Amino acid sequence: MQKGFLLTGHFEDYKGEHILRFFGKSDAGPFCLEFTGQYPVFFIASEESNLPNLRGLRERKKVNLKSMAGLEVDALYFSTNRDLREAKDTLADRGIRTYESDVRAPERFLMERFINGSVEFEGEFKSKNNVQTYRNPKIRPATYTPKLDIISVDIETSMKNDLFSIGYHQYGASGEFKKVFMVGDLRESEHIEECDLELYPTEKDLLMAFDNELKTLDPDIIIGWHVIGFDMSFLERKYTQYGLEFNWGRGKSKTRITERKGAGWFARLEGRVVIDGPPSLRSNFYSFENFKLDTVANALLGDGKDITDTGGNKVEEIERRFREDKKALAKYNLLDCTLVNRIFQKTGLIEMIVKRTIICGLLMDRVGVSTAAFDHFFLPRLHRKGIVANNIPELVRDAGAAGGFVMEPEVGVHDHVVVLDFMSLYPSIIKTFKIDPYSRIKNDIETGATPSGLSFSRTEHILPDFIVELMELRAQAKREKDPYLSQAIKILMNSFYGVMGSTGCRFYHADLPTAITESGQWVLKTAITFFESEGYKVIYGDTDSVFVKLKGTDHTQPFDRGEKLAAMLTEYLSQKIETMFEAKSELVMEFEKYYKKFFLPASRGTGEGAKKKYVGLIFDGDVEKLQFAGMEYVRSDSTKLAKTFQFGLYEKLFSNEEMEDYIREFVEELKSGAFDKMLEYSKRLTKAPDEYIKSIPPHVKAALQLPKEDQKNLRRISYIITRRGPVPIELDHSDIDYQHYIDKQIRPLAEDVLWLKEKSFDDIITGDQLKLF
DNA sequence: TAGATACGTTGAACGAT
DNA sequence: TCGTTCAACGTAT
Repeated sequence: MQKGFLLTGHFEDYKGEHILRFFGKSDAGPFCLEFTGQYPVFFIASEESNLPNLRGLRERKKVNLKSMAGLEVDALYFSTNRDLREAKDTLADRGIRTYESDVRAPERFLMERFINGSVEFEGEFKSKNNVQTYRNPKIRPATYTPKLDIISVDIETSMKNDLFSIGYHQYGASGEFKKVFMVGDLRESEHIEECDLELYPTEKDLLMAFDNELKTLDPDIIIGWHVIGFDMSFLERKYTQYGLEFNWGRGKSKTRITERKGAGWFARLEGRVVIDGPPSLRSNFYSFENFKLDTVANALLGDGKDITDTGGNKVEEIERRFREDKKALAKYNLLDCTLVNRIFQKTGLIEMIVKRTIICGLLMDRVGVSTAAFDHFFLPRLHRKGIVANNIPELVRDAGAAGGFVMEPEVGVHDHVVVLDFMSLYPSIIKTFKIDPYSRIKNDIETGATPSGLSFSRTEHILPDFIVELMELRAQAKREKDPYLSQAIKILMNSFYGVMGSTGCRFYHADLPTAITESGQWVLKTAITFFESEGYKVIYGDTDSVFVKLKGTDHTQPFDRGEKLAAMLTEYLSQKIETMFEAKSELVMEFEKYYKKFFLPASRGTGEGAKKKYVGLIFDGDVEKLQFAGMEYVRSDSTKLAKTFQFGLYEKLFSNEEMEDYIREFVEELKSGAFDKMLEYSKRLTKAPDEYIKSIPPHVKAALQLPKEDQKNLRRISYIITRRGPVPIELDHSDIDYQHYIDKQIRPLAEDVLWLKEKSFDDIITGDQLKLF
């Protein structure tokens, strides 16, 4: 049998026939698996007898299945997807409920066969456009990691609507290739050092040449920077303008680009996956100051572009190079392609996404859709227990479930604090109390209670066993030093709680998230009570962590003590859960870190302790380092001024150095203009500036001053507070409002610690003014 | 083409004076 | 003018 990895899945209603099609890559090259006779299906209650005439209904079949609520159901099979959709709507209009009528056919095909990307297949094939196409092959899950070809694509354009060039840099299984296609006079055909520059007399010639090249290179993955929303969208318009068919896929379908408000850009093509840098980095939990290519390249590679100037100058320089120095433009074009490649290689994004497919079962373009990932493993297992699921509910939401418990912090400076936390708290709770949609409906069998009194079956369940499997696999991945696999498993496990608490999940029921979080609250409170009964002071805790103050001579061996405390709690909890709930505890507390010095600030509003904010002097046995949580220092919307000031302030505090002079001098320097380069605020715009109706915050005021065309698609704004108010960084802002920065970016941070010394900010600053007179 | 809740801070907006 | 409420954003877990 041939092993391979699936890249994309599709369906087609062709001449009244439903065809499933999967494109993938094997050691023998690209392949396509076509399946006919896989009729789209959903379920309705068996008691529904008077059905209207449904076009394309092939069969109503008695099946030995029930709904979640216990109703017997029949399966309805349709000739085509279109027939199914029409029937679903007709029935909905008549108030007849359907089950699983929103499960996509290609995904159903894969999940019911337990296929997670990797497959083995066997059958006759024909070669179509270099793709080995199988008709109804035998197929089954396998273990296989694909060797992929990845092409990074970038275009350069004029300020208007002219295409200057398309550059690409491909790497991977078939080798490395790069080239720039540029519009230009054939007579000036040139050669630049590292790559070929090819000139074409017209945009149309260029497009045709690139299209041809793409099909020869035949990459599996297309990557870039805003590659769908910008490059591909632009090229799609150009293809259309010149009457060329825009199809970058391996099949016969046109490539489709769509923008979904709030969700971003999507490209649908057969046999190739498009992965855009910024959204993929985001969904894999990378965070940067912003997602400009230059910023990310600098942060990850310590390396940037050769035209860095933002705004108008950049475009002008590109136009200049196009006119005067095509070699230089080609070099710039190619550098962008290469940078994107290096970012993808450095972060292992592609490997990561492949591993996520292998773990969650969704194909590469969908790995981030957690609700779909839940369906992929849960639905087929539920079917094998004789139950079909509901559709995703339209929009019903009762009061939301409570979340984690956050302890009232003990305000002030503390010495010798260890942080202990639960390893994967929510997955462990699911395992311990057997919480999942199936155990909830079966809670009359071997009933077990959670700490807050909700009932679940202790023997009839699906998710807990899957978590056991995943945890073992993760331990193995760690042993075998496979960080991407380990990370992929962690992401999936951590998504379960959120998914079950989301109305976008077909298995949503308020009891599920409630059982999990209320158990979590009980667990954390039990831990706090335990440490206090042992004579330890717990100064803070949040959801799954406790901050415990060491006592006596503990601090001479803080790490041993931390480990010991964690082990004691794990053991205590195990016994407690056994006696109180007759369950085997899966909860494990771990020693996380040790702070030599630790500070919990008061809330600036109420003066009570401020939750989710702290500063500590962490010590790992080797080096000491300041660590901030929740404070200005870690906030992307505070100025560099505030961050610098705050860092210095806590250095002083923890080393017991005098800080009045520091504060006074900092303010003086600010007023002198020495910090003028650190006064920039930066904030996200969640909608277009003119769409803010209920209130116009400062960052929006700034944004509104920009030219209309610059306001469009503005996602983030940088601004300075002047005596005229907020002003965008791009506009003149020389009349800086220093008093604003003293009052809003220095004073509150200073006051966070000054009360400890019974000093006031005003006294310190006024003292300074007295000196002046 | 939708994983969750808890929380702090700022400044605009609003209503009462 | 003053006190209160609330939109907006970013963060912790």
